[in-house]
Amino acid sequence: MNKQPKYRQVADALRREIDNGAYPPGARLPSESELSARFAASRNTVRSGLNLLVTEGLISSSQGLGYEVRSHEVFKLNASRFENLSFPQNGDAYSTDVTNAGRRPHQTFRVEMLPAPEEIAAWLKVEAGAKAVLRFCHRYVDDVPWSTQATYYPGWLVEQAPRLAEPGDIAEGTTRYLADHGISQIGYFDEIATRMPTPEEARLLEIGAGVPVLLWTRTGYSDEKPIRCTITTFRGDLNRMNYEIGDLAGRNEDL
Amino acid sequence: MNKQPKYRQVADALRREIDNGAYPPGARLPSESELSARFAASRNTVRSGLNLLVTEGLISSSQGLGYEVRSHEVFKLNASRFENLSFPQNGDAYSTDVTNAGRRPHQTFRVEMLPAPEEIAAWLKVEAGAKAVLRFCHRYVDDVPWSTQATYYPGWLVEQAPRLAEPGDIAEGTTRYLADHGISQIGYFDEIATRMPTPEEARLLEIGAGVPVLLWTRTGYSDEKPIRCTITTFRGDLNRMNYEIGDLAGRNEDL
DNA sequence: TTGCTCAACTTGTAGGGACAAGCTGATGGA
DNA sequence: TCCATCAGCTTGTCCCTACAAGTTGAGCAA
Repeated sequence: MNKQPKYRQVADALRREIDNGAYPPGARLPSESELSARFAASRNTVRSGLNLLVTEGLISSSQGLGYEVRSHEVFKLNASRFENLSFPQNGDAYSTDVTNAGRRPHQTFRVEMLPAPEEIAAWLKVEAGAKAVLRFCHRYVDDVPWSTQATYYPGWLVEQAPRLAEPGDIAEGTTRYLADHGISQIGYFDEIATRMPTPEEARLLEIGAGVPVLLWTRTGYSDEKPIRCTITTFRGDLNRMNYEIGDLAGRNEDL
Repeated sequence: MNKQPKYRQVADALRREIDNGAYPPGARLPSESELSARFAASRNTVRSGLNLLVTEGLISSSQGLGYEVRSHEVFKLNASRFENLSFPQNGDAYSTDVTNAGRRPHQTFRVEMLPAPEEIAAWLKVEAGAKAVLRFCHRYVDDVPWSTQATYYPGWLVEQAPRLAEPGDIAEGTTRYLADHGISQIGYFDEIATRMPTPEEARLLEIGAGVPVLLWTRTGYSDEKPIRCTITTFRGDLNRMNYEIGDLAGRNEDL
């Protein structure tokens, strides 16, 4: 007998077969009862093994349908160029980027005024609980949930740029709107983290077990101080972030 | 009766109690049999609920000990400054960074010559399977596994910088060594991705279920072409990446 | 053809039991 | 005092059963 527990043997065998292409992305695995017969194990044991692969993000299951091998088509976001500092574009950067990639963007939108949560306050360098404006949106690519984005603006900024606190989109793009009101961003500070989604996030992004989220926190600075903090929550399986540092001058056009 | 299945109710109740501090990081949860009594559910049902929290990365379990609330003390790595392009430092950037953070670095090391895997070849812009040098290391912080790092150098570079292919550390740091041999890096292209660890990665980094890895692929360019590609695999729960874009001039010293 | 129902599949949920294996503290004996 | 042993706790593995719930396609009726 092997030393590995039986449910791990099941998972390892299936993982190997997925890796070497016996079950390509999109393919359906044999049913639990078939696997149960093949491995001479109870249905529960097979389920434990399959569950391992689900939490590894390799397969997903749905009631009535069976287990399916996950496929990934990743979207690469060039964070260095995402918002051009020198020439703020018209429209928002996300729609532009997605359209340029030949895919269809769609977003829903919400504006709130609320006290700044502790973490946000730290980024914006204001008191925790100070007044802040939250502009929140859900973003889809080809109708697949892609990311949620929450941008916080410090309360003092609203006096200079009142439309921030008004509901509804800012057609020319907030970066451009701010620039037109004398508030230009001269730099960003980005932080990237990953973790498993909360149930709320899993619901919004329609991800099951085994898919982590990628958290992108971008704090924009004007000449003097932070003027906004954007937290974007991506599906980790569909998104990658790119940064260029130093003088690359288009050496990566093909990527 | 609630519409939520019982094992989810168990998970939700415990998650709430963890979130509001009833079980602080490091605390032990009641045993399965206690929870089983409290929720009037079988041990199997309680285990399903606990397993959800494990895959969310909220708690971890060990045989004989029970379930423990995970704690996170994150290490932030400033990728924009990690390797200074203008003034290559002595020694490797990792040891310097960790020591500066008041923590103790430790690493093991390995050098290999091998055909470049497909993905690496694409980054290095060489033929897939072309000769490449792999310098691989495991890194620890305060004896906790922190990351694994694989750096690939294209074969043609070894003629100019033969020590790359020799086993053993390069004391002055490879960036400095390359610079001293007329190969200076003028820029980087970074890609950041996340996913669940393979069983191999989970073993090396000593992470259990519910902790994603953060993959950092950095391709370094000399004047002409890519000269190295470094893939770093971090524990996602302990690491964050920072980037500075534009003119921030030390506005984030405190972070 | 079209549309409905239903049987036969799938996984999901919930319970039961049994024993293995890891950890800890109490209880000894040396 | 020190150390080995062991009882009694913990979770890990594996089996069984039963029924609920989602999906699909065959087949019948209009």
